[in-house]
Amino acid sequence: MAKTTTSNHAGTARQRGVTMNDVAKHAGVSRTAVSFVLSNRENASISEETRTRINEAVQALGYRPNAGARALASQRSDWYGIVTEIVTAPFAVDIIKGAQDQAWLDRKFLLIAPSDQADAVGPNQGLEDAATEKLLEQRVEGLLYAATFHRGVHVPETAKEVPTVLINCFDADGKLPSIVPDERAGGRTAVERLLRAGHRRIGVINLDPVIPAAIGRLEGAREALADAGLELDPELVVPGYATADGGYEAACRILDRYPQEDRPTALFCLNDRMAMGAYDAIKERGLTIPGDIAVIGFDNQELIAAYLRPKLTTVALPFEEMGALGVQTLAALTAGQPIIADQQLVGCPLLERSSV
Amino acid sequence: MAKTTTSNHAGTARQRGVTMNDVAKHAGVSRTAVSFVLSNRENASISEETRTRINEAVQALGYRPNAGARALASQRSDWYGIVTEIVTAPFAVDIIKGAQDQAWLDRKFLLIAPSDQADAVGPNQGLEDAATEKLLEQRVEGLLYAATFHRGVHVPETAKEVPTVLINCFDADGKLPSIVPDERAGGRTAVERLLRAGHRRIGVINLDPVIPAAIGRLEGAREALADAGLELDPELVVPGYATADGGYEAACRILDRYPQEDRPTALFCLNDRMAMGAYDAIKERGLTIPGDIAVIGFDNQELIAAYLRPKLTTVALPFEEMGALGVQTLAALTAGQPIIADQQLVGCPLLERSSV
DNA sequence: TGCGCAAAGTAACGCGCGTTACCTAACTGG
DNA sequence: CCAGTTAGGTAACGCGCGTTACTTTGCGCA
Repeated sequence: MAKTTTSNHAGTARQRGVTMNDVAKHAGVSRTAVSFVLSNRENASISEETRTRINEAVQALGYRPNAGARALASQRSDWYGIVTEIVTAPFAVDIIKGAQDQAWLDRKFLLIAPSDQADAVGPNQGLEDAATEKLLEQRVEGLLYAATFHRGVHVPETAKEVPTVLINCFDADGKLPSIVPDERAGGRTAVERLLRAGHRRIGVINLDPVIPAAIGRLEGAREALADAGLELDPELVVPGYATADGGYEAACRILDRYPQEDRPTALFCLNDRMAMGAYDAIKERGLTIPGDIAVIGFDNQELIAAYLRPKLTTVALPFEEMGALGVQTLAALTAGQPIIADQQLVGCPLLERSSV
Repeated sequence: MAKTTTSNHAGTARQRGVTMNDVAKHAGVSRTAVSFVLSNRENASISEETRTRINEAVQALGYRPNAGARALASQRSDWYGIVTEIVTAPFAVDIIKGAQDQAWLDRKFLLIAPSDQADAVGPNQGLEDAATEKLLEQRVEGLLYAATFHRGVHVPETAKEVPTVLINCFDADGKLPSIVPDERAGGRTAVERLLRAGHRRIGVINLDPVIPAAIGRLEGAREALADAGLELDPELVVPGYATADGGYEAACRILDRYPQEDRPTALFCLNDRMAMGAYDAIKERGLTIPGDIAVIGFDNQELIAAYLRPKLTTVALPFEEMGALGVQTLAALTAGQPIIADQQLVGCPLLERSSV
């Protein structure tokens, strides 16, 4: 009897790599045959019998394909790369989750590379470039760039050698496709919710007014008010640092400025952290939420929104959807399909909880 | 003149893959020579002149090594795999950050694969197994398993084909090395901090008493009290759901149970979310933090601890360090070094803010 | 002059696999 | 009985690179 196992090392089997050749010998066929059945080739003529014999050999030997070798031969790595500062500033991890889930569905692997807190402009992109370079060395079929907050970015030149999609950010100079939240519609949603609850005098706690999030959300708020025949009173829009303390101070200012009858009955906080501070300001004054003052946030940061008391009604940033859509767009691009749109907007759904 | 660029496609250069051969021809040397200078081989005899000529060719052609081919030839992938549910439940992303940073330093690449919310026991490990399998197909040199909260887990059998380290969890059956937080020392730290501030009557808001976190932290608290000649009054230990609401209710119970003079002057909340609820209970009763009641948390969930008002003093879970240490341990294992310890404890540092 | 030896470099094999030719035997139809 | 077809396979090349063994050239020195 011929030895059926062909482990090249004398000792323990499977010490190092069972190859397709081993499987072939074990099954008494050629390596080509094995390759055919493993890749489920359509017009390959392999009898049902040998097919099962091969499969049994695979089982028996515990064969596991070598993805690297396969990629080399087939010229398809089945990898996408995503470079992101999210690892270092985990505000928007859900982008990665969405992207990874979608990639898994498409039988792609997502290679995650860290980009250091990229100040979008400065020449401090060294690490980001290195990450991109590393990803390209792995022969990724496409690249994703994801930011923790909606803004313009510059992507390294080298990235353009391969299809590229931006998530939660947009290309400040070139013409790369991007996926961003529909801030304007989100702002409208928030204010419409307050209007629906009967509020007419609405205070707004604003972010840094130059960032896309602030611009869009405020614009949406204005539209919603206009639809109701109202105007946004500039006096009621107070800026604050994007923190709980910032929200607290801004809320104090707005609450203390008016006599009770003129006081806004609702606060639209442009992010949840500020809403957290606003809660304190409100409670401190003996007012109740939402009885005396309704509060609506933005971002849906679970850790905050779901744990504030009362739980915060807020408009969610669709991170997961953006991640998934990014991968889908990338798939379309790598397949040679034309770009769907230069910039795809993703809706920001309202999350009803108990603060309105 | 011979054409110097050897792009195999007529049109645009660098369309698909500049190979080492192209570089070699461009520089007028053999591919072997190129390989030698690129890998900085020690005892290779390449004249300084040809060396620079080769480097120039690399630049000129924009050559980028093919990591896959290199891995195939050298039998070293330079990859570690990490399978984790953190992507889906991003509580402990910092583990990934720590691991990735360390991997980057070691010139390794971290392949992140999602594991679905693994109920540690149940047979619902389908996806986790699939993830492991995928990683092994990529020929990772080692595996990491990371959990969102400290607990026992079962890792798939196949994982044992390659060095494996557990992070923030431990092997429930086998003997895999693991990295976990030193909960006991952390609990001690927290209570010692309260004692140092003069508190003698300390309430504890407990987690589910069977999980490692609760057991360890409580044990540490007991030790700290014992050192001060005190005992942990079982009446002062109230359990709660691990949420803000749970913390609120538990705090209410503990605060309302005693007349003012018997009331605890400090609360040790076993996690920050519960501390968040406790804040509300305290403020609601017109008490101040830390004036009337000091609060100390555990976990250091940035979004909560850093944004509560007053900011929460808490004991940090050393996620980043655990991630880094995991990679270091893995490096040691793959290098054939013996395991340092079956289970490595990582200290939980105190983060002083303003609630004590 | 001739020998030895270091310097400088190259040919060629193999890593594990996809893929394209090609080959053989059995079966069909006329 | 023979050409043509099809089922069932196989040999062999190439993917891009690491690596070993081997070759060639120059040069010091007896």
